[in-house]
Amino acid sequence: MPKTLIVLLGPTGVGKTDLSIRIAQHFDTVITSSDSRQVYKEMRIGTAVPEPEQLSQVKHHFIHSHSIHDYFSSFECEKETLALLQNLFVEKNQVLMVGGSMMYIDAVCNGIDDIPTIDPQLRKELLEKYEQEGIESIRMQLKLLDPVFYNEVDLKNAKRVLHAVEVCLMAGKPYSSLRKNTAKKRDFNIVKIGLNRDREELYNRINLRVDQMVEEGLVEEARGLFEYRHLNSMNTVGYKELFEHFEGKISLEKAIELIKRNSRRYAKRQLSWFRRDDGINWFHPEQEEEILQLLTEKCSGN
RNA sequence: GGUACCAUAGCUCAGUUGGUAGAGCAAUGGACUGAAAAUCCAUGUGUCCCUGGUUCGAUUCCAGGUGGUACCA
Repeated sequence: MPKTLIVLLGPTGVGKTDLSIRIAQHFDTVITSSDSRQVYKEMRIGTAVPEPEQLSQVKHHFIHSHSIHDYFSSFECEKETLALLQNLFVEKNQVLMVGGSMMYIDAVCNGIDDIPTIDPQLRKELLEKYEQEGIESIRMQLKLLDPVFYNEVDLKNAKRVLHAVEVCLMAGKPYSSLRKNTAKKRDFNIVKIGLNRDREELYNRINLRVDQMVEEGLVEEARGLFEYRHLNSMNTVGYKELFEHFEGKISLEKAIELIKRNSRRYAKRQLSWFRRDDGINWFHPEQEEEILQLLTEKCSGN
């Protein structure tokens, strides 16, 4: 029996969680998450983690497994998920990965290039230089360190330019020389199921879900995390807008409106990324039978 | 029922002294390789309410109609 990683993906709010429980139960297996925010245990309401009941029905990995104070990136996701899968595949023939974080999914399925982890101090210093001297100064530095990447990178995207410089300084060689751009081989099969709905329907669900989050106490949860607002992990839709409100910059109503809008835009970006991947089998979340049928076929090795 | 005002993009509105129109917000498309729920780029989508009149030409002026708002009954 071949080992298969079933990947359930789709935009935020489309209905992945509910279906994931039933798929996992159908294959008598566990779930590993590829969600860049549900890993953090300090956030619950705004990240829409599965309900306690759902968590008790199926074993979940990488849900509330880390702290917002930890460094966690797509590399950690790849490394830790692969280690986990190695153990799980001893017993299980199928494992279900659920989540919408595009780069995390990609890291697990295809791997990412080996580059050094950036020293926080270096990152801080570069950021200060950027703030004091502007983007042009960072661009010139990149041009010297890595002219190849300088010609490829989106020079208007400061984050990308900064990161490239960081990597060059950290590695002692050009970032472009570390970029292999090849997918790593995995010793298990991968079947991707993409969930999608009519755009209007998706947006209505997103808007409604935000209202429900507020009713459940999102504002209070965010207030409790306000002091950590400068952490990268807190640069998260549903929290950053409320932080603005706590700082007196916008009204609560405006913050909620922005949470809805930013969630919609996030969903759009996810779809834009997923569209490029022609290995995804797309379904409406209600096509449960069809999904299970396809998975059964694929998992039996045909 | 009468009078006044209004009717332009998904929404709120601007504008054209008559030459078929533009802002904000919303939206749409795209990029993406260790911060990714991050970050960045691009894009105006329109029976200018309807019918007729004047005019070379009407979204603009005139008349009627329809719908809305306010006030008066």
